[in-house]
Amino acid sequence: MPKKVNIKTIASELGVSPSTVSKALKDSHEIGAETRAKIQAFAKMYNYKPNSLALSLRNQKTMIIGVIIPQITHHFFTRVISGIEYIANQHDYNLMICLSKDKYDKEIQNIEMLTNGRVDGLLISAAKETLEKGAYDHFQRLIDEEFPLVFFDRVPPGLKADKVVVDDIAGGHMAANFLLDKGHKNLAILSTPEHVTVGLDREKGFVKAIEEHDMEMKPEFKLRIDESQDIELQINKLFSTGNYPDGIFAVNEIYAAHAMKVIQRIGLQIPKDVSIIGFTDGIIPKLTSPSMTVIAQHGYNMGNKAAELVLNIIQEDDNEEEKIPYQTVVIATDVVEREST
Amino acid sequence: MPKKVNIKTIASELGVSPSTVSKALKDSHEIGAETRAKIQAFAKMYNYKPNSLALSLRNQKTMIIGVIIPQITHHFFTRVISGIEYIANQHDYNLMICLSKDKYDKEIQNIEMLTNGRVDGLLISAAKETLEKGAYDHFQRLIDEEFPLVFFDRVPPGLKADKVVVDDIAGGHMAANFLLDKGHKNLAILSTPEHVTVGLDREKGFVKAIEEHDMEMKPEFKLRIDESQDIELQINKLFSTGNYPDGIFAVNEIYAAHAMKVIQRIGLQIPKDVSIIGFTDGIIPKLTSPSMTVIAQHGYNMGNKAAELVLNIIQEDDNEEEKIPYQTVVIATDVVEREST
DNA sequence: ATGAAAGCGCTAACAC
DNA sequence: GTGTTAGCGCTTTCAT
Repeated sequence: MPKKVNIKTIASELGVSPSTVSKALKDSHEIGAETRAKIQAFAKMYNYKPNSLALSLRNQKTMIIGVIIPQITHHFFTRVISGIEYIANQHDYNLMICLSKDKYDKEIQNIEMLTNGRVDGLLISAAKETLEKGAYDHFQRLIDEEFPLVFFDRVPPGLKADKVVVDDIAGGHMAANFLLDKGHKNLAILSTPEHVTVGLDREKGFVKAIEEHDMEMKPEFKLRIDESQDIELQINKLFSTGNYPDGIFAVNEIYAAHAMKVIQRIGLQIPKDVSIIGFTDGIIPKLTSPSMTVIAQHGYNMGNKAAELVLNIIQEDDNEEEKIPYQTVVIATDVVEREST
Repeated sequence: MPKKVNIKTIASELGVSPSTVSKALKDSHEIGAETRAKIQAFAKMYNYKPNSLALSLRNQKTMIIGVIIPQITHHFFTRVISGIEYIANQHDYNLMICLSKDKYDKEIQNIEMLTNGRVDGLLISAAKETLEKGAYDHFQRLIDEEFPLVFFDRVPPGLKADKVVVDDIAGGHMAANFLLDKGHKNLAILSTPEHVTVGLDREKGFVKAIEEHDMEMKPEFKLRIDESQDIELQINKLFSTGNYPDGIFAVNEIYAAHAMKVIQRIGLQIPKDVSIIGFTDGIIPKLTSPSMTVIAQHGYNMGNKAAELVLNIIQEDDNEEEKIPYQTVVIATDVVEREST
């Protein structure tokens, strides 16, 4: 790269001192109009850009928010990121996004690297592996340090911290009620392995609603999908006997879409024979045929809230205001009815 | 936040000098074993982490690669990012991802903010608006500065720079040949507005292959989708007369999925009456029923290549090696056959 | 074996 | 109106 101009080079080129240049570039009235114009012209000509690293070091402020998510290929998280970005940009903040790939070690590594002065605050959605292990020391350390931190979506249970969550239990509850109200009596759920709390909560709410109707779900209709195996084969089991469910709730859009494929392959009609409802914020539900009824997650809102929260915390720190106690923001879900029910 | 420990505080706590601490923390043999141990123990106890900002400033190296993409909700770009991340991490690099939201101004803003010393190199996929305008001054400026820079996927035509592209023409060509080989004679294409070069190239290749077979495509079968309007309504036109296409190529997975919906709603069978082939790297093709045959884009590979390229350039700069002339890496596409053809 | 000093790029308090 | 200085946190010669 050719030499980059900085304040010092400008200063020596123009025979003034660095501080004069610095002030002139900020249009300070301390500097004479002439010198100011000269310096600004020179700076523009040589495409001078202040070094953000130096600025951040000086101001003890990076104007960057770190975000750690498990997977970027999950559409939900990209919605959240868009939501975070929107709020952050409004406050002149930028994002530094890191992927934990659902690995504990990678998550720790990301945290280390982001909290070494690179960012002013951190938004974290925990890695699957971390939640399985229940190992939250790395989080607790940040909390002890009072590092501005907000968890979202995949939140470690039991940690005293700021959080933004989807009301997964209410969402599952809503899904069951919706199907029951449609007159379905034989409900099934496609859920996730036990340690993934979001799936589990959706399952909890679903089961609770059924019980509230004094009904029950057949044990074999509660399917916890193992993603390391063929998903459609597992779903097939629901239809291995004549007595198959007439309403299925899938805790995400992938399972729901696979269920639709299985059902159609068997020759059954959606929603005539079986209704399907998913849980998601993605584009897939609009693209399936028939289009899919879902419990909407509103990831974008979640991103908004999480960003607002962390920015508040950062600002408190700046102004040495009194610390607001930890809060948990709950993002409401709602039903988006389409053709699959 | 409570006081953060830094080298200076450690030094004064332990009654040694900052430079001693610095060396001890790097296990330098200049420092006596005893002092070394003492300092390291203290650092660990107080969870000392070196400030990356200061390090970057000192070393003139941030170990960060900037990435500017138009949209994070496009699955293709998330695949590319995963690919970039993988290579970057192998070289101890991290990413700073920015979204241009397909806006020219936002893109400029992102570039400004990333090239102010925050990153060692930059990977850019151009915003739609930038390509429409054909305004590439902001790119040219970076090239003139010899800032380590690689364009990927949406590459500004005519710019002398390093690039990684999908062979869109070959992909379109492949799609047509595939359909023709299956015996289809009446082909249609769902394409994008003119300024989106990737769509246009796919269209070019598609048309060329048809011509090579001494056939031609009906003008009304070349549909350029306007995304501000209802997509399915536009696709419907293909089926407004009895003479509808028997093979459809969609330049992305969204159009393809919508086409499938339209066809099934009309009551036609896929692939019996109409075959569909998409162009994508996403998850959707596996979830549609029937599953979708596609030309695979290999976004992950593209990310790998782009990261490798920019890291090479950074390294050259470091070692003041001779500059390798600009290169263009082409990522091959291939057909993934599923049930829609 | 340890420390002092300079400097990465920038700014702000304080001279002059 | 302009310049000097010190310092953000760190490293690395070069003393001692």
